[in-house]
Amino acid sequence: MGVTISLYNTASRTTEELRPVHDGQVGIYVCGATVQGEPHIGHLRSASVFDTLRRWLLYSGLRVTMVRNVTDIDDKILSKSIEEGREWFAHAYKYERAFTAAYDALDVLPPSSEPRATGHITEMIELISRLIEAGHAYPALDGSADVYFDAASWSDYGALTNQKLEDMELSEGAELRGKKDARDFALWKAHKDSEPITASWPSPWGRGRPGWHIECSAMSTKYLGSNFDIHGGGLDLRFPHHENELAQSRAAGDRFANIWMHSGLLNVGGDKMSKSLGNSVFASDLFAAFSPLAVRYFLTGAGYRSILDFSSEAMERSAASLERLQNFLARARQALGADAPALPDVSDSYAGRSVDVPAEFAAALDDDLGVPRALSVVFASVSEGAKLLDSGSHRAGLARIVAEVELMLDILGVNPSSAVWAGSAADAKAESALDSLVATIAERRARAKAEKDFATADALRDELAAAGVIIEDTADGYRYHLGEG
RNA sequence: GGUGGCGUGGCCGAGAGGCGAGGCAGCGGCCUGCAAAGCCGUAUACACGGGUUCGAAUCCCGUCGCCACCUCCA
Repeated sequence: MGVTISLYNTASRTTEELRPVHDGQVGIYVCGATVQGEPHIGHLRSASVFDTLRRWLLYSGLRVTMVRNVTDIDDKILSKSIEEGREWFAHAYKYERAFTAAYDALDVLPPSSEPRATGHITEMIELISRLIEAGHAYPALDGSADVYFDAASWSDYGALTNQKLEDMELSEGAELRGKKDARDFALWKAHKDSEPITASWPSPWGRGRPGWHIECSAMSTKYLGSNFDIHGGGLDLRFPHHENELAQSRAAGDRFANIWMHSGLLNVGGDKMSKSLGNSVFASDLFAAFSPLAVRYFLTGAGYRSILDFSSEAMERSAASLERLQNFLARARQALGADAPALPDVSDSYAGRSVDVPAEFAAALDDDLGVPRALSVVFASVSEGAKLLDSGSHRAGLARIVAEVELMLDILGVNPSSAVWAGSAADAKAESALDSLVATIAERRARAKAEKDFATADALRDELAAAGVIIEDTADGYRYHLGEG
């Protein structure tokens, strides 16, 4: 297969060619959410980035197994569930559903499997046992049921972030408790009396629950094998989470991930967004102000490794740019009528497509997912299409361009023509009702215009605008869209 | 102290030795009854100082500034 896709590997700090472990098939593990609270824009960015990667690999003819976990047990889930007054598992499930809803809203494809940490305690215990046997982990020195990874025993510790153990700055007042060294991290956490007994599981070391890092090592290798292609996540997971995953998995004898990909972080109005600063932009706020399509366009439009600065102005700017695409597609499909091409279908890996993507578009995505460059190809096609549209000729050429543009946009997860962005059945009813109301007024306006009664025509247009309906004249009639009410 | 990244026109944002990506905004024109949409045209851009080269935003050396990570985080 002649597919060459290069990706920036955080571990080697270079762009490497993707060489699948299994021919024609790619295994990807992406760190999903710790379901302790509402999804925010950062989670959405990570999800969109890896969804675009997945769609591109599918288009390229590869089979993709995408695993994205759900961390449904951890310190925060326990403490916040108490604050919010529900059982920890009900708390976790509530937010797991909120995440699923947000991913669905953005048309992020569901993962091939979505393992929960609590469903894989057995695998984690088994992995920890292997580490103890290999001499890279030890039960706590203070006699608790904690188990720690022995960082000093693994000479490659720090390989992912290129740091040396002795150069690492230790946080103030880090207590050792049962650890040999402050840099050792927990693989298994002993049950505490203050925590519900349901949040603990039996183990050879006593009742407890898994540490944060071990679950991803256990679940990724369970579903993808001991050596898999891509491990992804947000850049903030690079250290300690991914560093620790890599150390423990390698120490346990797994080759683990070949390429580590990290999506860039988001700033909010110039400041870094973080839990501690409390400036998170939540999915619910976003969707209240902007359409999911505009949100996704904003998130994918920038290079996946760049820092993306969120602000309402930035969102509006990107929405304006999206509008250009939407306008073209809407005009073109209207002009084409029954000759409009079928929509691209990712569920079939785009196998039934009638056109291919332009070579420059492919080259851009093949080169470390160069979405901004790929988008410039989309806009070039749109320009070309708009010219054909204006000239009114070359219907076949226009249809081909529409198919191409929609294919490209679908791969990027932002095809405005896709049915997923349309509303519910109730919305569809409201829409058809609005269609006929606007049609009635448009007819009166057309009559007024025919009689050169422009005052009346303009008044009707203003009336519609006041109701939030922007009407525009076209060569063969009119079209409308909803604007600022 | 250690590690990684960044500095491009009014704004956003690619590119990585030689035709000024693209988008948004602006300006001039075409189209339109007027608009809108669209089309055509429109820019002394690459933090600073040296160097290499026929040629540097791109490579090298230095300087300045900004940001992130070093056990909460997508």
